[in-house]
Amino acid sequence: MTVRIATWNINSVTARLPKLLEWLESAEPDVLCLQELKCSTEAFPHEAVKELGYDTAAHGTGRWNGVAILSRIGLEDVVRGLPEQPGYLADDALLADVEPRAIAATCGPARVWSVYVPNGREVDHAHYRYKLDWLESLRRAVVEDAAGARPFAVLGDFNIAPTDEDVYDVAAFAGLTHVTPPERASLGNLREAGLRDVVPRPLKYDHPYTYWDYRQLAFPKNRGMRIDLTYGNKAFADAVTDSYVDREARKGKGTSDHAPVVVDLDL
DNA sequence: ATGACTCTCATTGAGAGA
Repeated sequence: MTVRIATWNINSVTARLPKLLEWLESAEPDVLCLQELKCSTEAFPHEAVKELGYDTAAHGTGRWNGVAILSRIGLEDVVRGLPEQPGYLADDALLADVEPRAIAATCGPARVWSVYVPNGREVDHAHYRYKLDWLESLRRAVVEDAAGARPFAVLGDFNIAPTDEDVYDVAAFAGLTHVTPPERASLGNLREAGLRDVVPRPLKYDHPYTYWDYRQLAFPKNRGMRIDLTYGNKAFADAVTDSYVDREARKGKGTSDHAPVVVDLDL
């Protein structure tokens, strides 16, 4: 069967609901992984997407983070959070917060994770150590499925540009997160576990960027980054027939600062 | 040297994003 799986950091599903519904109707993905819902599980617009034929598994707590999987080809064995997922201990907090950044489900022939990897903020910030620890817990969570025969993929906002080619100007990122060797080594560990980077094609220009800052006309100047990734196992990657970044969804007012990434497969 | 833009929860600002 042909299956279309997509991932999109939507930067508030509440603010973006009209754009989301419009995009579901035009792109017609079978499965959509969402990140940065910025709403609680209860507040997710389940009914609105159900009218378009999608079941939803959401995992959110409110203002920050939040992930979901929408599917019109089945939604089984939902898991919220990574096993052994580390929490983030903020300066003014007494307890570490295990944030809603990962959700898994089986959708028809494939099992997928929708992930929103911590930003890291700055290299000397506690959030950066948290990011690396979080990525190690992700590796442990997926190592079995990565080596398995069932089509499997981790999709989402990894907040890492895999190579220097994946940022508009590597000099502009000197000393910053998203491009450091330890972050890239975490992606290397996922590849070593058997996952492959399914690189999409750009619909315009030379690089398949997926994120452009809202400021300073970054999108029209194409000052972007490829940080929304699809890491699939052999069965998944071998079944890919096409993949592209839908930059059309980044155009105009009221859009997310990320574009959806679409993956077509013959499973 | 700094801010830029957008979102949420708040209350005319803070915090986070990357």
